[in-house]
Amino acid sequence: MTSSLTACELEVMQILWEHGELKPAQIQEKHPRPIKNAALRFQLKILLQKGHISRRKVGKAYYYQAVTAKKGALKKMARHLAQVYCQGSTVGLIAELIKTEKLSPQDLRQLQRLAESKDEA
Amino acid sequence: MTSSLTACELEVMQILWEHGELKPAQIQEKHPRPIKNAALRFQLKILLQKGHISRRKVGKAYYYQAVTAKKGALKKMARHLAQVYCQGSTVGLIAELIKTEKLSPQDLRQLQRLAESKDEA
DNA sequence: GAAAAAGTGTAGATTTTTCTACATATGAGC
DNA sequence: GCTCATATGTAGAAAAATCTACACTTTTTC
Repeated sequence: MTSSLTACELEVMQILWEHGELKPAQIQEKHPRPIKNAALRFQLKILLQKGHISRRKVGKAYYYQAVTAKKGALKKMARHLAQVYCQGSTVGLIAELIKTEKLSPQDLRQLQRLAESKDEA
Repeated sequence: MTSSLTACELEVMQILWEHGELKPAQIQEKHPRPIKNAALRFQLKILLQKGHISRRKVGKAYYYQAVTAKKGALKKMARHLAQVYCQGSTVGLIAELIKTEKLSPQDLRQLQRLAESKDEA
């Protein structure tokens, strides 16, 4: 199913994406807000159930790591955004962002080159 | 506060963004899933409280319309996405989308021109 | 091998979100 | 001014998400 991530779950996923394989106490330390060990472990349990992470036993502790890739999650979110705000058009979404976000000339040139090189491929 | 939108609230906002000013029964009809009148009205109540919509009385009914602009909401969501997936870099987010999304040559050229014209401005 | 340290499991409690049911109000038409 | 269809208001239930507290297990260390 790998259903979508809630805000709290995302906090945990971000840590795992950045740091790889960790045990609960380590995730707890890096957590953006103070969270009790058991509360964090509840999030891990849910993420396991949803299939977003996996764990393996090392010594007496379980180590957790992301299964759902960061890029995949981004892609999914972007699709959702396009659905809601641009009638499902991805290119519409990208265009809208280019139009409305503050971008430096360097940024714009970078994007130009990127589109160019991908067009040629 | 204008705090962020839940999935259910977003369903309602989408309808109001598309159709302008409507009364509950009309929103109910256009709702993507079957929803009871009172349940829908509860969503409207929350959206009012959060300041995302306003209402005015016409005859005996209230008509609701979006206060929070669609583009503003998109911007906010995009910022959030950039925060989570690209260390807060908007241009990083756009680049990632161009790289990973399937885009036709026409799409790519359109984006190129867009970046170009914005660069010149 | 007993005690301390570090870890796990899990049963409720709380909070937030969402829905249901029903009582009450209002405007149109006769 | 009644009546009926259409609205609204609201109390409380249900469901989902999150947290707390505490008991139990496994290493490690002395």
